[in-house]
Amino acid sequence: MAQDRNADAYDFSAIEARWRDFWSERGYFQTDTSAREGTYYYLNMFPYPSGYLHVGHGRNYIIGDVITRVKIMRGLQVLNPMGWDAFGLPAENAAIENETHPWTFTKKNIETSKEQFRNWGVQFDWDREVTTCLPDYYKWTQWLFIQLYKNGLAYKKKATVNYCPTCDTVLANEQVVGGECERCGTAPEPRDLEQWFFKITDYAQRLLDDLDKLEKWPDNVVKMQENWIGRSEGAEVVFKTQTGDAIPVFTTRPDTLWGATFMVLAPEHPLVDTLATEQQRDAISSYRDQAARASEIDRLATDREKTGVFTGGYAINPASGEKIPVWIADYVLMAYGTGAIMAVPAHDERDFAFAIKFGLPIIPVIKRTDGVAKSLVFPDSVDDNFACRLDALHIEYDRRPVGDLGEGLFVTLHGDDQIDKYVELMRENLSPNNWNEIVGARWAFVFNDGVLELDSTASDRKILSRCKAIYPPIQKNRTVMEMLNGLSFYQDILFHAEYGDMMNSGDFAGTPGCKAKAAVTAWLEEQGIGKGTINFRLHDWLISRQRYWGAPIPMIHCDVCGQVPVPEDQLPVLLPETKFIGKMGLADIPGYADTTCPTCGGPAKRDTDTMDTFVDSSWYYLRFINSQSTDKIFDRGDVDHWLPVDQYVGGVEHAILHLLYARFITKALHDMGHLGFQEPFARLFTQGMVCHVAYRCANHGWLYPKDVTTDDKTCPRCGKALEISSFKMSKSKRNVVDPKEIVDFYGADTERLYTMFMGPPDRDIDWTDEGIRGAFRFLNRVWHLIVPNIERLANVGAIADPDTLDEVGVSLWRRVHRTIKKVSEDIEERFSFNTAVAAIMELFNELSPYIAGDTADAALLRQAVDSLILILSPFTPFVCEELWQRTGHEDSILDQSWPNYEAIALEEDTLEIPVQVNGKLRARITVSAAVAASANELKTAALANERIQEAVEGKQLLKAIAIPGKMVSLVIK
RNA sequence: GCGAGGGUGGCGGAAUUGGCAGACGCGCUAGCCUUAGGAGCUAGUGCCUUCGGGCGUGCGGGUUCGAAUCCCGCCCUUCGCACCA
Repeated sequence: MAQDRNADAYDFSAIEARWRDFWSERGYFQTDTSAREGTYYYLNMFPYPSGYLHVGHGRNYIIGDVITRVKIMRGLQVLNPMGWDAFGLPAENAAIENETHPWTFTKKNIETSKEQFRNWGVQFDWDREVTTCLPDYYKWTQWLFIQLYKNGLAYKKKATVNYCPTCDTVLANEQVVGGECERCGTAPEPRDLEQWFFKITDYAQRLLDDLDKLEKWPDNVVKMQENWIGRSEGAEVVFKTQTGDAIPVFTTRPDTLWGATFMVLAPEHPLVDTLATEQQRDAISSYRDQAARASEIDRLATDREKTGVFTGGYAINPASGEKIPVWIADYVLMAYGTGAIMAVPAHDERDFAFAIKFGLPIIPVIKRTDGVAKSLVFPDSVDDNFACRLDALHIEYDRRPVGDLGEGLFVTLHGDDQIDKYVELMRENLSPNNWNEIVGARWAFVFNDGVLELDSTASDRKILSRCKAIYPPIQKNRTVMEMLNGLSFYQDILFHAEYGDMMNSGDFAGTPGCKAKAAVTAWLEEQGIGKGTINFRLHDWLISRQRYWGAPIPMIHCDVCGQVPVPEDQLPVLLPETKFIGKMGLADIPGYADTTCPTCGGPAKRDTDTMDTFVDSSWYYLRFINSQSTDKIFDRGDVDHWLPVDQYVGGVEHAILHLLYARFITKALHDMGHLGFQEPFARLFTQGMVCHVAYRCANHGWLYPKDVTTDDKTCPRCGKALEISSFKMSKSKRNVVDPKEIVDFYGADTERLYTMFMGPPDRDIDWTDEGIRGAFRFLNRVWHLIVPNIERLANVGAIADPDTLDEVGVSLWRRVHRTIKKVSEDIEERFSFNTAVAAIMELFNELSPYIAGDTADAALLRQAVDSLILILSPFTPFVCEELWQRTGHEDSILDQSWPNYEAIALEEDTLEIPVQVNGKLRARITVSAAVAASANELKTAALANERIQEAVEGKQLLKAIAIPGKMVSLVIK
């Protein structure tokens, strides 16, 4: 270090070593949770101890440390705890690889991460540390399970679940992301297994409703949860098969019931076997096999062509009484609704596509709301004067060729009146042996002997056969709609999903769109064939896992007594010790399952599943309040005071899983009487990811940036040009920045400052090596500004008197107060750390020449320097403590109050007011505050300005607008 | 396809309520200092310019004295959901 040669150098490593343990030794971050006044609970999402944290992780914790330090200076009793989400597969897999115990691996990682926090200067109340894989924690995870079980919120059932063959365990719905296991990317396969579930669906409505209360959550997270819960309002309608079985369906459009011309069941629907006719059996079973094999990915591809098979069976449409065919198709999901749908092809895009493909009838039952209809007049179907007659009626049409048949008229009609006139005209003009159709707002087929409406499957058949007789090339078409769909002119008008007036629906015809849904629902209930229902996309939470490294499910299975929870005084059910030589679950460990029944004392078996790690993290924020408590999970009085968490911060990747589960568990505990609140996190902030440049060679894969040495970025091994892109830091892409390198090279303060200054914290951002040098230089400048001037600061009061200051002094004095205000608001209210740092830099930029000048006021100097150190200290605590001490203070900065600003200093006595002429900036005038406050005086001042007079001279002043304190705008001609 | 963000200099970004676009930083240019530093200091830096000024916040319209900001229509981009009946 330069220390020996230059005593004034910014020797960050010596400074950081001096203060590294100071704060924890003095206990500034230890919290008394029995406190009831002025408390503040700040929480970062606790990490999985993966081995080391990179600078991207640092963003999360540095934000927390900055806020915590400000709140401590505000005099609040602050709780900022940390723990480890320590169960889970990576530790187990690492243990297998090294033939060690997962805890050995986890423990080492925890120690490493703690050291990283220490080096960053990021402080926590370590006395409250929780580690989810330790018995004193998972005892309470098991206790929570038993409470849920006793309240009917945990149950076991056989279900088709997503099983990941790579991870050798089942996955929750939420853990299947885009049809892949969120951890390893393997496509899960469906398996029928007995599994434990938490009944989160009981809380679906409340989880949705209470989102409204979360005003201080980011909108996108609220939206994501809303979509995930997926509430839809509709009706359940019971269809009967010909054999008498009931098939309930869920629909959001009961008003379209009359248009249900077929049904579709999910391939795995239990009634398929009953419905299937002998000749369809082979086709059905091969389709079912194919559907079961198809990966989720294939099945979810939206633009995939519809597939399906007729069961051979029929059901009765309870509204129209028509016999309708029942099909199976994989676009109907067993997991949603009832696993069966009524298909209304005229008003649902998917059903329409399916009906067209398989030739099923399509009957419109809801009127278009725009009144638009189309009609294609075929060549020679009318005489040459027809177009003139259309003109006379002001009907819109285009003349275009129809295939190679000659020119046709492509007519577009608007409104019933015009349609009526057109139909009349067509009846009078249609040449013999022709027909003409009107589609859209009307479904009419004009023949030489009359008009047929497409209003039922019977009329569909009748119209089609007449058309075929007239025009044989359409022989292959199975329905009228299929025929019309062959003409591209009609394709955009054949189906619509709007709410419109009902038609072709018996007595309900004419019911207006706005009342249709309610009217039909009421009728269904009257008839006893259906009822209004609400359906949720959210499923119950599958929590069973078949691996070792998780909290054992504390249940016992007794042949005599059935399922029995482990008595609470026997918790925890400990994980058995074992050797890790391959993938295993508790079921594979000899002797683990053998136990006695707590009820009858007979031989019994323990449940061998462990819990999803999201159970561990669904309640940890409660445990921090009384983490040492051995006789209860937490103290209700303390928890009710400290929660909801005042500020929760973490990655947006947890927007659904963790945050939804935590909300559910909080509500469940509330309902059981353990908590006095229903939402765990009052205010949420999701920070963006830190990305870094990643280099990829087509031949040699990902390269470390340090190995890319050539200016033109070529592969060091083959010289090929590299692909350069930016990704979230990850080991596999070799673009991780190790905080140790930064701390060793520039110091932790520099890393902290740069991390906060990079950009808005909620956005993804690139880490750049140039950017960090700027932060380092700033700290150097601060150091070199203050240290040589320490003597000038000694023995001076720190309150400047503005009356004794010169012009530059007053300006600096104002700047100090303005900066304090901005930095406070930016940190505490706006979460805008980058602009807070920028404001501090601006203060520095004004302070710097003031110190250099020889007219500086000593008290102002002292006040400015003190303020600068104090407001900078949350960002760069090490160097600020050092400077604070060197400038003659004895206490720690954390003993100081966060500085207040004086309102009087924010009132400028002169203002610079911009003057616009015709919207263009033409001058800036300097006026007193009094003038600026008066619109009239401001106008006068503006017009008196030389440059403005030049601009206005000889012109007519039409308008003069003065906004006091802001600007003047003149309009001239 | 649906939903939510975002698009501003060479780069990251600022503009908090419709009121001076580009704060702050990086990079770059020129110079100074010398205990030759991972430093420090000074000046400049949106584009064009005939040096008057003109243009400029993805594109095209609109409202307004005044628009990065509000409205309408597009384009691009990131993220989430996605055959959800």
